[in-house]
Amino acid sequence: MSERPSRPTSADVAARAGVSRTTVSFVINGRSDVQIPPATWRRVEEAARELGYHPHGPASQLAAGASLTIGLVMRQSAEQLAADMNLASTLWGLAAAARADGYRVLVEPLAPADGTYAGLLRSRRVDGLVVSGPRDDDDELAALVRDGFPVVIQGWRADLDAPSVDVDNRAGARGALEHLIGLGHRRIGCITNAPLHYTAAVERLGGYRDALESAGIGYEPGLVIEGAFDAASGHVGMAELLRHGRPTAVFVASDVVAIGALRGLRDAGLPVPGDVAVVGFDDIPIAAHVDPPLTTVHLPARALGETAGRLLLDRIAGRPVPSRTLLPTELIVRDSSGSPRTRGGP
Amino acid sequence: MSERPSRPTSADVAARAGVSRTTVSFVINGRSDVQIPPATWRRVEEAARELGYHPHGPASQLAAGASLTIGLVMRQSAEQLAADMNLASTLWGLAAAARADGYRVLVEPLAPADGTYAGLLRSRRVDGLVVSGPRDDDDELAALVRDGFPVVIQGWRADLDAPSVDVDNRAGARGALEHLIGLGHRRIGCITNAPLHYTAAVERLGGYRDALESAGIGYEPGLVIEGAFDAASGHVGMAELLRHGRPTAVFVASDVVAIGALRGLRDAGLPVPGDVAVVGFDDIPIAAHVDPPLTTVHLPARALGETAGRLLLDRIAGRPVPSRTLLPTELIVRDSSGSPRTRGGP
DNA sequence: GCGCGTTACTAACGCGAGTTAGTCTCGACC
DNA sequence: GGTCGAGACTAACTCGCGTTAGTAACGCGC
Repeated sequence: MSERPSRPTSADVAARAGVSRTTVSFVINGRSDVQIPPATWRRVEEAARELGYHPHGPASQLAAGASLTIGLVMRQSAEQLAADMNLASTLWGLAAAARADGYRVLVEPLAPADGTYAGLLRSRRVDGLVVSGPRDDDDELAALVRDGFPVVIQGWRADLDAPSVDVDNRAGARGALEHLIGLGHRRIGCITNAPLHYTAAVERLGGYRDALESAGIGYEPGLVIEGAFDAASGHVGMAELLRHGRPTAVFVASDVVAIGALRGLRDAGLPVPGDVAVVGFDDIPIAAHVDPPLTTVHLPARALGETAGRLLLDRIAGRPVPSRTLLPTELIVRDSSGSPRTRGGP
Repeated sequence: MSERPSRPTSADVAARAGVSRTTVSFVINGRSDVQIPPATWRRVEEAARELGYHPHGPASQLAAGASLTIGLVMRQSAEQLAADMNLASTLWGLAAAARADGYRVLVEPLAPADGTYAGLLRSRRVDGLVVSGPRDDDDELAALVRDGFPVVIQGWRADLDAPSVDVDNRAGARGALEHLIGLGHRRIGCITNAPLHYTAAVERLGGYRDALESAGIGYEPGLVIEGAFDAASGHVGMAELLRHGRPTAVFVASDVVAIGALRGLRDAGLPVPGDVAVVGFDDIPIAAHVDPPLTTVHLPARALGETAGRLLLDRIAGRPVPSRTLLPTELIVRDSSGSPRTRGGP
């Protein structure tokens, strides 16, 4: 009773229904291109149900030559991932896209240092890979792309000829700054979301610079501090920023880092948005509930996952795929950026 | 060039090394029980490397009868998952445990309404399953357990004979309350982390009641409000709690909900911890950085995943497994609970 | 009665590896 | 010189399913 009965195979179903294995296979896979009388069809279905038949996955995969599985490789460190509050949504979106096509998702969280993932693809355990947060020096990834494996990059690697998805970091950041500039701020600091060898950090900083330039405001390197994913980095980052001269507003390119930055401002006794306005990035679920509610750039996490999934499935199926897909962001104005009236003009 | 060359098979390796497929298989799988002279061994390894040979996953799985994959079924809704800030760590821990044994992790996020996951196991696409946040009415799960499939439950289902892992919610909550009581509080409210058909919510509430009882404080149903995973529920929950009579302290059984609760207290103009002390649960990464830094019960998210993984692998391997594993929590005292001196005695 | 389509199937091969039950060689020992 | 036994392999079967090529049965027209 504790031991499972041996699995029924398609041969058992065939025997029970009084047909051949081939016919069973046709029915199970719902092939409409073969003619099978409804009576036979039903007999097979019934036999399968009675026996509790489920096709053996690995056997199908071997015969059909497809694993019906896609992989998600997360190249971030454990700490970085723990701080990423949008992961769940992205994963959900990816899985939803996969399931719609009968695919499953295999996740491979892999710190930069540990291990390899190319084997997943080379051993055909997955039919394609979404690589999130690739590092520039990831040769393994370059090799996979070169060998023509279906890979979608979430983030960016300019040197690789693989389709990539990302939010429009640059435009998002630019929008955040235009908002601050519109409120009359001219001396605006920036704490990045991550060290500057991460492309997303560079792009968001790029949006910051674009906006300053368009507004005719000079770029001051002293107003830019590198954050590093977590709130602690925002905390110390803000302290450092304040030491270098006080801005009237700060764009923090990550909500989590921004929460640390807000703490830094409290430490310094500077009211937000009274003395310093703050705008974040990501729109994590709690952004609306911190003190003060955070003005931020909404990142469509779930759509990001869905899009990555769809692109990868298209690529696997051999359909044409755009080389770069950028998802739009949206500025969500809450209290932390104040209003034109609470701040004076320039 | 864009087309991948056809994969080398073990037969190709055998031909190149001048041996049979069987020998190749022995070498690749590192079987120490067969005698193969070092010279031959090296020839095979070299041939495999030169050809870029990787065993075909599905074929191995078919022949060996094991998929070397475990599944993680997340039974929470999309919103609930988005609010769960510990997911990434748990997943990381699970994947780490799996990888140590040569297993991979397949994730299946499944809204309560949508779809079925038993097929994963029945079709042998996975060798075992970790089911997170199972609902009481999940018959599919009950059937799998009854049929003897390797399943580990993360959370609790008292009626099922399957090993389960969880943090010691009850003890954790009790510790939080003892801390508050020790500070002199006697009128202590509670906002649960989730609706009370979730066992974790019931357990944490149980710890709250235990502590009150031990301290000889009467239980007042009016001081208990149901939260629902997200900060918004904490926000409205706190407002409701304050309407029913003001406690001097509140135990909020989830940090995310607590952040909403803190907002509710701000709305009411009540300083924390001056007028009302707050203790959370989970110790999410930003708990230390909100205003005020949150006293909370640390939940070892990564260890939770690791433990679930190890238990499942033990179960798959047929090793004995304890039926219930509880991980200890730890109270992290920060500012939101104040000190005995800031509050007067009873 | 034969030829010729359809219709409704089935026999048999192949996917790529793991594994069992041998086979063959070579040396030692009697 | 024959026998035994290890050592070093290999032939061939197996896993469960997808699929191609082929066939048996039936109807129909002449």
